[in-house]
Amino acid sequence: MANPSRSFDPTELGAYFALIEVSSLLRHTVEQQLQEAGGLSYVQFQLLARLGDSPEGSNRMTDLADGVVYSRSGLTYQAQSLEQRGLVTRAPSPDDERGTTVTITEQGRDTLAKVFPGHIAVLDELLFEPLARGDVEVLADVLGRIRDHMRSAPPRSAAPRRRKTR
Amino acid sequence: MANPSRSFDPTELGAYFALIEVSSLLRHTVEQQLQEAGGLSYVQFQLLARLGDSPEGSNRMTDLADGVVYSRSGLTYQAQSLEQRGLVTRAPSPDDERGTTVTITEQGRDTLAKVFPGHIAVLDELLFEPLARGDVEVLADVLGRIRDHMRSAPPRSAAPRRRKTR
DNA sequence: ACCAGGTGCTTCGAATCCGAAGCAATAACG
DNA sequence: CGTTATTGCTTCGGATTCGAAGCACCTGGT
Repeated sequence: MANPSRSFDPTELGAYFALIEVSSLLRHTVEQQLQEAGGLSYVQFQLLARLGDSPEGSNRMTDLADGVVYSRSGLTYQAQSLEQRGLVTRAPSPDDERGTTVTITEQGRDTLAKVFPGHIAVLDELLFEPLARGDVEVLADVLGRIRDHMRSAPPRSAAPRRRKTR
Repeated sequence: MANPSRSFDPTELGAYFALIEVSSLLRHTVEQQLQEAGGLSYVQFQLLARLGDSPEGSNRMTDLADGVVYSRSGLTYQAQSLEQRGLVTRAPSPDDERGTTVTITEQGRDTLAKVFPGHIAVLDELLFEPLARGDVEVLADVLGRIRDHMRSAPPRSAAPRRRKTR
């Protein structure tokens, strides 16, 4: 448990604020690019990208939701939207009847390919432009460690997981 | 202009993905904490925090919106909500009749004080726990540079700013 | 002083988002 | 096997979000 009376020094505050600001600004710009390049929201792009990267081109709903940090109901909404546009297909999982397997289509891959160059360009200009090679490495290392820590840490509410008291 | 045929190496991808993931996960957890500690959304907290930090305890709508990277209409919505709860007041700016000046109230400061310790605790556990002192410094430096770069870069669409053609 | 254009904010409508509740399939346990 | 959680997903309702359009004020050029 963290020290309750702890406070932050300017460096810590700076790191925190910069993190939030950078991700917000980046997300905002990326969203615009994706929208005009292929009519995709950021989440939709993330979903397609994940599917495109996976060896099978498919994933379960839950894994997708966890992967992009999204609510399940939100994912259902987006998956329906993508399905209607023909970018993915959905089918019950073979091994588990309740699971839904989402698979990227050829058209989905095309869309991905269409928006990708612009996506990279935005990242390059906005994120990497002011960084030296070493900065990128450090960033990947430190942020990677934070991510691993967050992913492994119990979601807080899961810690006590109080047994049904009644 | 960035090289259009450029691609990313694993380190760059890692830095990018980790950035997005970390900010998403962090935001999610913080949101929960703020919600149960004081019924605040993350944006609302950011707004109060900004007002609380400003010397006057007040700000123009536009500056607030830009500060937290939010749409103007969205800010109007949130400002109304905060006003109804008595956490801020709104009044036309003295020097410019069209401007609206938002000011934090005593009650707003109280709410801020109420949620702050928990907020810090979350950051401490989730963000800073796995980092050495040097990591924090590097993070603040690198992310800070990125932020400055993003803030100074023209919003892309503002570049041509095509004159009303008709 | 006028007026054309710019700026600051709000309103409006439609899209998106989440949590709670519901439903169906699976697992766990005797 | 039967009964009781648990898990995976969707549906539902309500809150939040944004961009476009609208309104009022302000500014620069004449």
